[in-house]
Amino acid sequence: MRKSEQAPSKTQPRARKTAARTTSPRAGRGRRPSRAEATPYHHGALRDALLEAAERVLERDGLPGLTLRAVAREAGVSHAAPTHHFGDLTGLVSELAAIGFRQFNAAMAAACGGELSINERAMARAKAYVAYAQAHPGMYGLMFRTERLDYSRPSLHEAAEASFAGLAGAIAAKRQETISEDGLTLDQAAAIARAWSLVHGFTMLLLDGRLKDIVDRLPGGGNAEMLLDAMLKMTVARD
Amino acid sequence: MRKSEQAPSKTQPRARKTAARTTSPRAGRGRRPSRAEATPYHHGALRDALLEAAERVLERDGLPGLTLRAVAREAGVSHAAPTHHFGDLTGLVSELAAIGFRQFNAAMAAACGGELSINERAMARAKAYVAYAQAHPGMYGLMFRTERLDYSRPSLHEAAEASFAGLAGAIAAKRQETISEDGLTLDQAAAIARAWSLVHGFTMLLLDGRLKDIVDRLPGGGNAEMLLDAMLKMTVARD
DNA sequence: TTTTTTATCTTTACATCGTAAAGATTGGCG
DNA sequence: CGCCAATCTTTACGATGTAAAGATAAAAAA
Repeated sequence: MRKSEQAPSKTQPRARKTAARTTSPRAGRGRRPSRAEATPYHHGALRDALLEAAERVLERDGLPGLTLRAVAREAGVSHAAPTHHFGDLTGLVSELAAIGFRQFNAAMAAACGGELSINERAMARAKAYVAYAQAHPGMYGLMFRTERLDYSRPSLHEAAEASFAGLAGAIAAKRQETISEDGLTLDQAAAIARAWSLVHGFTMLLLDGRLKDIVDRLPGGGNAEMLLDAMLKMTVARD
Repeated sequence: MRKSEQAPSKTQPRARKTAARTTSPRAGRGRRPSRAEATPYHHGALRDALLEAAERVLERDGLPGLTLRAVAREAGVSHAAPTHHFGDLTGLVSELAAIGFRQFNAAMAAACGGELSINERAMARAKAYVAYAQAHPGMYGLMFRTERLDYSRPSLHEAAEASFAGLAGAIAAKRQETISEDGLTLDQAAAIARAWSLVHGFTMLLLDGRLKDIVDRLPGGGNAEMLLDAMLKMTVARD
């Protein structure tokens, strides 16, 4: 093992590896280390552990820090272990993005759950959208700014589809219409595209820090929430 | 030189390197190859050539293909040549993004140049925004979805600032207001954020193919331009 | 229970990338 | 002419993704 491949500063050094194995792989065979602290060769639930590790790495180190090897280090396994469960980086990233979409959908569903008027519901949904992205910028970036997503994976496809369906349904409810299966009105389509573009664009610009100039010049030292609220009121309250 | 470092399939193989230099760097010293086809050791305008090569690579291979070494290959120089001119990848990418912002600003300025009404001007500007991104998806992605941009570089800072100023000015003109130096109305800020979010969000979703479902379900097989037009008319024409 | 198979994880290896450092070349200035 | 500084190349190193082969343990089969 190269020195450079060791974990940078793990608090819990791995007590694996049948005691100082040299180039001969059979040294010390059969000596099972006392079962208590030993990390078993077979993890048991490595797939989920890798996904959780990946989310930690992502939110800690950002998108460029989310590498296969970093995730493996975080999970305490060899750098090639993720390959078996996800194939390649695209696979891992896509599965993590699917989890993100499910969290995201749940957050929005929870936000517009109470007894709210139609307009309040739309506002709440939009605010939940931005709030999720602010709370999980890494995840949102993974979901919406990564070229390395494979939407042919069923889990990701379904989760992203559900997200879109939720949006379209919310718009339809607000317009007090029903969405036909086989087509959209130009007006419906434009309304959906407008709502999504507005909220997604605001979120992206906000996460990229590009609204900072605007927020800083707000009267009375406003914040992004104020800006979002004003922007939404401009739009939501009247169609 | 490692074999793996050679250009994959250049149509114009480099006739450099004083004829079959071996490990001894002084072989054939002084023999200057006939001045016609020889690539001079000193390029003369390598900085600009690298930027042009980078734009070609970006639009051909996308953001993940835009590497220092790929740019150097495209320009026909050694892989470390860009370092001297740009420091690192961030430097190259930031300078290229600055060029992108200038192109982008020029495209929008040209689009709203004729004698147009105020609303027509806003529409034209928005459409030029999206059209630039569609014509140069790589460049737009570089400008708006790269973490690796250094806005402390004067060229990039100025170009991006000009872009924002153009947007804010257009909004102010449309609202028939003037923008004060030291602050914005909440309403002004919201109008600027709204316009930018709407167009930027639409562009991002469009480039990511996320509007495909909507466009495909448009009546009469519409396209993205129709959708954009309808969306803008919903918004621009009445405030 | 014992043996075999299979899934899981590790090790090794390699091409690529960014970047640093040292060497080579050339234009310019004294 | 000789030196210097700018420019470009070569070499080198650590990191990454991924393939391939080996090791281990769980599961299945006998």
